[in-house]
Amino acid sequence: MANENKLQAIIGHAKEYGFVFPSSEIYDGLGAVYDYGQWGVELKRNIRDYWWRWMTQMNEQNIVGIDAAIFMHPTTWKASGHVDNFSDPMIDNKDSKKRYRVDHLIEGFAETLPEADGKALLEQMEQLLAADDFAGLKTLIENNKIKCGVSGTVNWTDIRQFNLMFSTQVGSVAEESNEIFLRPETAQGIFVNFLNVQKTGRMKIPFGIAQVGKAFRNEIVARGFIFRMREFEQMEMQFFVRPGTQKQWYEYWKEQRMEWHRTLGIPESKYRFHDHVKLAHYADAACDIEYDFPMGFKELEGIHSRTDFDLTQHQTYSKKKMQYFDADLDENGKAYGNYIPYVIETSIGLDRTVLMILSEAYVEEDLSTEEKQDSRVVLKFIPKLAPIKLAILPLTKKDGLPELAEELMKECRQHFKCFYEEKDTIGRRYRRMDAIGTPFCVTIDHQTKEDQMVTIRHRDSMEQERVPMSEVKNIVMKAINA
RNA sequence: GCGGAAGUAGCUCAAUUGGUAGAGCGAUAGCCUUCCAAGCUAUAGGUUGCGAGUUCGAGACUCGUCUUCCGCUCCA
Repeated sequence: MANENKLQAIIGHAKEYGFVFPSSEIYDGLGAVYDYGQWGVELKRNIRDYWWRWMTQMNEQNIVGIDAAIFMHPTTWKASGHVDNFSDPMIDNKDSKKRYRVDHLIEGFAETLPEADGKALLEQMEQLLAADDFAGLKTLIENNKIKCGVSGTVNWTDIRQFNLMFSTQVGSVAEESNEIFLRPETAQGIFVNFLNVQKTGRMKIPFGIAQVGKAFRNEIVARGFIFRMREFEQMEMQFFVRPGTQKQWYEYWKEQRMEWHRTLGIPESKYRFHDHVKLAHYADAACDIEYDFPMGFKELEGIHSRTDFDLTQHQTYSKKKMQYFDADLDENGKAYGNYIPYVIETSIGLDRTVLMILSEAYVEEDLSTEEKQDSRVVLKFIPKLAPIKLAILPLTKKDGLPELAEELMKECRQHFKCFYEEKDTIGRRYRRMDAIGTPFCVTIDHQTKEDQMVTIRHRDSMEQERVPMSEVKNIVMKAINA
């Protein structure tokens, strides 16, 4: 299937079978916002839970989790750099339709001038930027006849500001309220709690703090289904290390995170690392793990060596010492003493991971034989991630078969998500379960009443086998934990 | 943001030059001791995205608007 069609097919399937709905659809929807339906939410929770257990329980490193609030003190975002770095005034050239950051446009022009003139221009620009004087900036551009590099014209729109962060007010009376932001990343909730966790948890470096939660970004153009949403969920882990060891830990986490991806059963060829050449202001090394989505290789997860930038910033703004006392001895037999830890960040988009799992699982199979045409759509989730683990299907809805099915339901639903269905032909029920990725179906027939044996049907192979009803729970549990 | 295309039942699509909005699948309720979709019966579901205009009459024509998709741009 052509890739662009595959994305369309996945979007259609996700909506049709209760995985992902457009937000507020009855009111024509809300751009770049989606809701998870009854099966989507199970899939998403399974991914989230697996990531959480892998980080905070299964990992050999010492990692604990937190759940910080979405609302944070406004100074957080000054310290992090989000206020200054993500609210740049922009201007569009009406002829070329090209958009520029105003400061980049003027700086670029200033470089073409004699040094003294360029310097004077930049000083004017700085003053106007500091005063948020957009009209003045536009006048400055026009007076200097700064042209668009593409169209060569000076036909500019008004200057507009694009804020990455959504804001809202805290306080019941508007005049007395304070503007606060919805967090654009979860990481800062970890950094501002660094001391709390380190002290109350008696954490020794190296250690990590994990968090899963919503973040919000006012993307100018948000497209690609649940790939780029304005409200999205991140799974982040900040790993605090001794300064000077960040490089080896960076490499360690690159490998560790790829190991996690391997356990999802996705071929390694569908992934690649993309090393950042141009580094963000806070990083001394950074890379992305990219996955081959239906629309091409795109960033799924970022691994960043964030240095001590964040903790130092918070120390500066909060005037609280973000120090750690390291009693371990160095090669000279001296304690490492006080320092601000360096940080390795792993940050993966949960919604993007859902899209990856859906993309990987979605298969249209042609089952035609010479006698008749046949096909099915099946979601080949690994059992661990499947929304429903087991469907229990009495062959007919009488003769005591539903009663036997209910017995099995009673036992199994204590351990995993089950689905009961007695309507329609058995084949139709199998196919419905294929479409939502249920790995196992168990059929109870008349023979079951005699010998307590049931038919278990495997989703991917469509093969069936007779097993004792008492074994069903264990078979499914084993597959989930594999 | 710009350009292009498209919006009809849950889904896929019909509806002669403007003349009573339909089908298949799906869904629901039944029938059939029914192990891999499309057996039988019945039922529900639509102000044709929304709003104006032209017309005796608009799903169709005109304008506006909203949404989605594709490309560009932007951001990360």
